[in-house]
Amino acid sequence: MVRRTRFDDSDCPVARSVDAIGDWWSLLIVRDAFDGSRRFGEFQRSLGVAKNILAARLRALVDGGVLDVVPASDGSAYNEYVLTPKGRDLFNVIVALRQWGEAHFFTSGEPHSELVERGTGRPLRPLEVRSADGRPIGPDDTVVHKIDRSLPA
Amino acid sequence: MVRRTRFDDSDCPVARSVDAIGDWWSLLIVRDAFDGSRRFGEFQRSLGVAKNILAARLRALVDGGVLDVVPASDGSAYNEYVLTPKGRDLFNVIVALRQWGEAHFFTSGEPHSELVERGTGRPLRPLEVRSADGRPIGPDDTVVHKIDRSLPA
DNA sequence: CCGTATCCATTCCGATACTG
DNA sequence: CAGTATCGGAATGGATACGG
Repeated sequence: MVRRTRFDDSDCPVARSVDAIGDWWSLLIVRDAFDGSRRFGEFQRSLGVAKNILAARLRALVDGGVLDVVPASDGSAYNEYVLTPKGRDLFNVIVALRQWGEAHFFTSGEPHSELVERGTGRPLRPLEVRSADGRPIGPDDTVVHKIDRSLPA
Repeated sequence: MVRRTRFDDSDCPVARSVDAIGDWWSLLIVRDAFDGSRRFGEFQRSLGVAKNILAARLRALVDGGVLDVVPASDGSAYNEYVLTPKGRDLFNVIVALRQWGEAHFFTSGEPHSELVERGTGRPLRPLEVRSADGRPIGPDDTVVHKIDRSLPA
């Protein structure tokens, strides 16, 4: 499982996140986990991925602390894969991707799976980036502060 | 540029987004674009990626409507790559990944590049998923409404 | 400085067969 | 149903050389 280029020592959190998730399959596995999938077969049917690939990705996600393996709740001899707190923290990422997809990859009125509030059935509000004091801000209102690696002193 | 498995016809917006972005390199290119990079060489130095790979990714992002190619602003014969409105809409995705990375991949006090508000220099507020009427909600408060593809009628 | 073309090693994916 | 083992093909990514 060696990957061509590692970002896990980058000083950019985006790069480390990207590195940790590993590949797109993994993110769709996480999506399914949020959606309630727990069993090997559930993921496999949902994704249509080869079993060896799925097994490898699940292992990687477990190693990465995104999923936990627990004994099956139905008494069978198998495992279930559940999100860790760290994995659950990917909620914002999934929602952001979902909203971007909804906005740009579906023609108006084209049906698609939708994430709604459980109680009311109503769709979610679009995510908003906000300043420390709560004002909505956009890309142009922000700057990346790079750290200085020249002399760690 | 054929990819093994396509998700661009999935009814899940997350899958389509994932498919559209293509790979992790692309997302880091977008990150750099938000950070002000516009020139081929800037991206290359920042990412340390091979030039052929970078060229292919840039082309894919342009084809996908995430970046636009414009003549260089300095009068040179080359191109600059700027985010389209669709590309700028990835801001939430980048911020979500950034915050996830900050929370889980840096030891307390470990320096890292940081996204701050331009005016105040203060860090951003963590993203919050909210219901239609504005209450903060979490993964357990949501359900995915799958669409029924059985009989398109 | 930009970008393309080529070459090659790696590996990733998909299918299949197999075990409990 | 859950997961492992293996195999072959495909294609990516990295290095480098080249041309505008």
